[in-house]
Amino acid sequence: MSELNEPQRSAVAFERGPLLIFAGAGSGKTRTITFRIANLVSTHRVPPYRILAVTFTNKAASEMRHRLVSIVGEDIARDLWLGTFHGIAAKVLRRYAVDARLNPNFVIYDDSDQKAVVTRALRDLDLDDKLYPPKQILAMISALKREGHDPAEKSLGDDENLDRIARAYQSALTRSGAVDFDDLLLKLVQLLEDPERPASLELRRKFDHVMVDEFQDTNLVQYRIVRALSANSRNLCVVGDDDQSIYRWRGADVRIIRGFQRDFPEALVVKLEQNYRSTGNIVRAALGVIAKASDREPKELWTAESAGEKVVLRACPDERAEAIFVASSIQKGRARGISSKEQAVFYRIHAQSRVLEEALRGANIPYQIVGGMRFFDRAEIKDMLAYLRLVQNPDSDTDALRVINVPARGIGDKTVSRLLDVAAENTTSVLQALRIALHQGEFNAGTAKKLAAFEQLILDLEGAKDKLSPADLLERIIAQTGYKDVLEKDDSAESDARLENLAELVGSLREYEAEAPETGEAPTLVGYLERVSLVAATDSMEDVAKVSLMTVHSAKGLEFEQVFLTGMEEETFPYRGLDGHDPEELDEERRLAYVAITRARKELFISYAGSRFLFGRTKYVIPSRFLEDIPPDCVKREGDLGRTAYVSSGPSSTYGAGSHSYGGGRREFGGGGFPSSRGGAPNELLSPGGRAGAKSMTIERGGRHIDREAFDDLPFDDAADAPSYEREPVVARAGQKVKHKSFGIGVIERLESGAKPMVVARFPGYGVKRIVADFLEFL
DNA sequence: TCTTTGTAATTTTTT
DNA sequence: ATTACAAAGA
Repeated sequence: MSELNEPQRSAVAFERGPLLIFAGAGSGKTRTITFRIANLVSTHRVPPYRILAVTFTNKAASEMRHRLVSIVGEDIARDLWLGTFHGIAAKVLRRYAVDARLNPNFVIYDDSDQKAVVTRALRDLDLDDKLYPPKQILAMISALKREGHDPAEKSLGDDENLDRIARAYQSALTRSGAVDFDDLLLKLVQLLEDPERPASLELRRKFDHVMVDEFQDTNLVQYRIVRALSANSRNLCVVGDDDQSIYRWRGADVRIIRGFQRDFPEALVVKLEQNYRSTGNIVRAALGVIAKASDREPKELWTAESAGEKVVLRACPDERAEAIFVASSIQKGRARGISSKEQAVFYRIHAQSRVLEEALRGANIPYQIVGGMRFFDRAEIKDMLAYLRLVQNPDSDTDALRVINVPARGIGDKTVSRLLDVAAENTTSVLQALRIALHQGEFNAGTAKKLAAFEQLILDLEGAKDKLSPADLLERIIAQTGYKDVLEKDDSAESDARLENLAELVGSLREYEAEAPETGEAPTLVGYLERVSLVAATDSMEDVAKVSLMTVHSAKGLEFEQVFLTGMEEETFPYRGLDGHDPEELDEERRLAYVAITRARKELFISYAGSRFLFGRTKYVIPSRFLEDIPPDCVKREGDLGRTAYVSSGPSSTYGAGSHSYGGGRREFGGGGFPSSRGGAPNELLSPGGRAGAKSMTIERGGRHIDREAFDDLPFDDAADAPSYEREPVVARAGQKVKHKSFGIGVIERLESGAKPMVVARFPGYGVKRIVADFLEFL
C-alpha cells in the first residue's frame, strides 16, 4: 500500500460493491488493478478462480499475470480467470457448449472466412454481390449482433433480401460448427440471460469479483455479459478513461462508462489523475488537444515531473522527407543511448507505413511492424490452419473448400460446384457431401479417384490427431498433403519464404506447447486454434531491440521513451474517408490523437507534410487542426513545408526565389541560402496569431520527385534538412491577396487539401471562388 | 484444370 | 499502388 498514492489506495482497498475508476493516461492503472487483485486474494482470501479480470488484449492479460506471479505467486496467478472478452467467451462456450447451443468443436471464423460464407450465401440465393457487397452485409450483421440481437430474429432493414442473406449466413455458420467474433459474445450473453439453461445459473454464481479494464471501449453485449456475471455479487470493478475511447466504429460505446454511475448509484468513483509516465511538456500538449473534446467526464490530469524536452513539431515537404526525418532522428536517439525497444513510430493508417519502412531499411535500422499484414494472414499459413481446423471440425466448410484443391490435386471449380449442390440437397457439410457423392457414383472414375484420395487424406489426419501433439500433427500435414513437395520443387525465392513461414508456424505451435502449462492448461489443438484466432496486433509484438511501427490504435495501452507521431495533417489525422466527418467521429479522432501523444514518456516528435503520396496519388495537405491546440510554449518548431516557408516572413509573402534544382540533397542552396529552422516564419505557419482559421501551405509548381535510387542514397545524417525536390514554390496564407485572370484581385479565405492545392478566395463582385492555385498569381 | 494476362475496384482504425 | 477478379489460352 505504501507504493500507492491516495486514490490508488482507496481503489485497491475497496472490497465489496461496484467500483468505477477513471484512470487518466499513465496514472498507474494496471498497477492499481493488479494490486487490487492481489489484495483480494491475500487479504480477503478470495479464491483466485472466483476472480475474473478482463483486459483489452492478450498481451495486457499476460503482463498482468506476470506481475501477479511476482506478488502472489505462481499457483494463485495461474488460477485467475484473466483474458480478453473474446478469449474468456471462447473458453466458457467451449466448456458449456451444449447449453450454449454450440458444437463443442466449434471453430472461429475471421473476416475472410466470414466473407467466404456470405459470398456462398449470395450464390445460393442467386443474388448479386454488387448489389449486396459482402463487406457491407457483414458490417450490418455485426452491428446487429453487437447490440445483442440475433440476426435470425431481428430484421436488418427494409430489403427482405438482407434478412435472407443474414439468415443464410447464420445457418451456414451453424451447420459448419463455426462462430464469428461477434457470436462469441452474443452466444455467451444469450446463455447467461436464459435461466432455462442450467449453465446459466452456474455461471452467474461463478465469480465473486469481476473487473474490466479499458472499460471505455466496451460494447453493449460486453456490458451485458459483465453485468450478468456480477449480478449475484455486485462486485463489479470497471476501469477506464472516456478520453481514450477510440473504438466507436467497432461498437464500443463511451456512454456505457459515462452512464455507469446511473446504473450503479451506490458505486464508489475513484479518479486517478496523477500522470507518472510523461514529462510536463508532453502532458500539457496532450491536455491541450483533449481539452477541446466535447462531453468529457471532468478530470484534471497532472504530473509532478519536470517539463523535460519540448515536443518537436516538424514540418516536412512530403512524406519521404518526413520518413527520412524520422529515420535520422531515430539514429540520433540511439546514439544518445535510447534503446530501440523504447522507440516507436505511429501513424493513423497502415498505408502510411511503407515509406517509413523504406527509410528505416535505407538507414539500416531494425524495426518491427505491429499489426497490418499479419503472419497469420499469409496464404500458406491460412492453408495450414484450414487443414488443422478441418481436422478438428470436419463440418467447417470454409476450411474444406479452401484446401480441397490446395496443393493442386485436380479438383477444379466444376467438381467443387457439384459438391456444393450435393451438400445443399442433403443439407450436409461439404466433406459429408463428398462421401455421399462418391457413394452414389456421382462422378466419373478419374474425378472420383481424386476425391477419394482427398477423403482418405483427411481421414488419415483425423486419425493422427489424437496420437500426435499439435506441432507434430502440423508437420504431418505439411508433408502428407504434398504442400512441402510443391514448394520444394519450385525453387523461387517466394517458395523459400513460404517454407520458412511454415517452419515458423511449426515453431509457433511448439512454443504454444511449451507455454500452455503456464495458464494451467494442457496444450491442445483447440487451444492453439483459439489462440491464433484471437490474437491482437500487439500480442505478437516481439520483445527485441527493434523500433516498433504501428497504428495509433495498436499503440493503445503501450508506452515508449521516444515517440514519433507522423502524418499530422488534415485528412490524414483526423482521417477523412470518402465522406466527411460527423462531429462525433471528429471527437474520436481527437481522442485518438490524445492517446498517441500520451504514449510518450520523455520525447515526442510530431511531424506533418505539405504533400503526401498515398493510394497512388499525391495530395496537398494542410497541418492538422489538432496541432493548433497544443500550447505553443511546450513545442519546438522545426523544418518547413518547402523552401519558401523560410523565405517568406510576413502574412503576405510572395513567390519563392525562383527555380532551383537540387540533385543529391547535400548541395548548397542557391539564392543565398535560407535562414535556419529557428527563423520566425515557420512559427507563423501554424499559429497565425489570431487570424481565425488561418493555415498556410506550400504550393509547388512543376515539382518533380527525384528517382528512387537517389532517395535511397541520401545521406542520413543531415538529409532530413535537405529538400529532395526541384521546385518553384509559393507560400499562400489566409488574408493574402491573389490575382485571377477574370476575377481580378481577391483575398484568400482558406486553403484546401486535394490533388492540387486549392485556394478559396473572395473576389469583390464575383463572390467566393474555389480555384486551383496554379491559376492564381500571389501578390 | 491450370496458368497467364488484362482489367477493374479499392483503399481506417481490429477482437 | 496494390490487389482482386475475370477471361482467355495451354
